[in-house]
Amino acid sequence: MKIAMLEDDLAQASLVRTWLEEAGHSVTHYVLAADFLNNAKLEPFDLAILDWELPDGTGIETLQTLRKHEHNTQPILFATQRDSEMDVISALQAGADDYLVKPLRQGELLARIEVIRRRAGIHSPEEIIKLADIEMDTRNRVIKVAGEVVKVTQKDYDVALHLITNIGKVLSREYLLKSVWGVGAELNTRTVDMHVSRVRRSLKINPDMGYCIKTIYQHGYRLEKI
Amino acid sequence: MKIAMLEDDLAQASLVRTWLEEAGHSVTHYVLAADFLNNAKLEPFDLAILDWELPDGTGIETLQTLRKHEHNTQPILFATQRDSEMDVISALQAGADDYLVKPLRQGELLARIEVIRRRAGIHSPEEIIKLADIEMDTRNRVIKVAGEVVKVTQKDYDVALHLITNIGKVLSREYLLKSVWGVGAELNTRTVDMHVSRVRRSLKINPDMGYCIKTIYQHGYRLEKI
DNA sequence: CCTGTTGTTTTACAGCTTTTTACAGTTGAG
DNA sequence: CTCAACTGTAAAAAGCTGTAAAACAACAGG
Repeated sequence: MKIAMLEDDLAQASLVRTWLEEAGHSVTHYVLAADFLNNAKLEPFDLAILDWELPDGTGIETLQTLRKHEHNTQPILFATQRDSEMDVISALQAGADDYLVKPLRQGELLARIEVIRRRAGIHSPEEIIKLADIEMDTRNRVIKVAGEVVKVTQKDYDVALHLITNIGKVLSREYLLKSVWGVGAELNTRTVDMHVSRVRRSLKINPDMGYCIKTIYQHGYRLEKI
Repeated sequence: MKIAMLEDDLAQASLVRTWLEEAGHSVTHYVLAADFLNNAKLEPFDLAILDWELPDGTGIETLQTLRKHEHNTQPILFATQRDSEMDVISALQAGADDYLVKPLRQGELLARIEVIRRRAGIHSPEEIIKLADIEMDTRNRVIKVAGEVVKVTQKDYDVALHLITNIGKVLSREYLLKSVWGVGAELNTRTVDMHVSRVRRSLKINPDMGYCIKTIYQHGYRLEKI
């Protein structure tokens, strides 16, 4: 799972990173809330672990900012020293999915992350991803819709894959450019829109089949269940 | 929410039942795991709270039996005295969604139940906000007036939502700019007025329907009952 | 070299959404 | 009452998106 960690204690961060990476997760570590919020657009994560106290704000503020915009609903886990009931309640009410009091226990942390993954329906990379009547064979880079092989070009395939493996998450044009095209994001182009448009058409993604690719004005796209 | 509670300490059970019912949940209490498992089929629940030690088995065994059937994926919350890391891990791995150590704290319990509800997608009754003949479906971001869906843009929707969830409170232009538009509040613009104006018109908010958006000279707006 | 093929990007433009402008009308301190 | 500051809203302008079609690029065979 791609995990974003916002933590200003470097020793702590490095320890937790080791735990997570041993468990097969990939970790991006931020010290500043501002960095985290900015990068969230470029580098979507499956789960964020937030500390309470940060050099430039609190975890709760960060969470609220994140949730405020464009239905950002990724799972959030709080990990902090603060253990008063009021703190726990505020964090959970603000939208956190779990709350752990430091010192963290390795096994419990991993188990709770596993619970979040289970509930969020994030699957470990599979050979064949299915969504309604769409099947993506990731080994052969072939897509079938309703059993029929659909001819898609490489770029179209990559765009579709990113969307389909990030159901419910907003993917900014910037992010898509960077991860499909690979380079510095030149935002003055309509290329991404073009490919999303073709993916919609060739995979027949429309409200009738239970999913749709929503456009998030001024940001990007999100594949979501209706 | 319909909650099943499996707990052999009667005093504890009665206390927790009070808390939950105060919060608007309905509670069915079982002392025996066997009773719980039998009745689970007859009386579906949205969430089960399990104790570890039971007269006729353990909570984990109960959970495993329940989950054995593929379709039983209801959320489970463990509440027990046992606080060793191994116990937490076993319960979570067996399929529990959260694990609380007794003594329970009322607010935290309720907040964690709320989190489970949020994630399980069990609609809380407040998902749809009604005001006179206006209905705001916050899940789908759709507004109906007198039963008819009204087309509103994102920003208009956000402005309307802030007003409607703050009936009787003055919302300054600064506040609206910050919470709808997100950041640096540039007050030298008529944007907010513009959107409020459109909200008034498209939601047909006028004295005839019992509410109005009052302008607070030099400050902002307030949605109020007449 | 040409020349069609195929995949990709840019252009173009119609249709939305959002912001700014313009100006008539309103408010309230003095 | 007067006037400067403020507000409502229509209308213009600016900005963003969907998609068809044209342009471009890479490449295999003549």
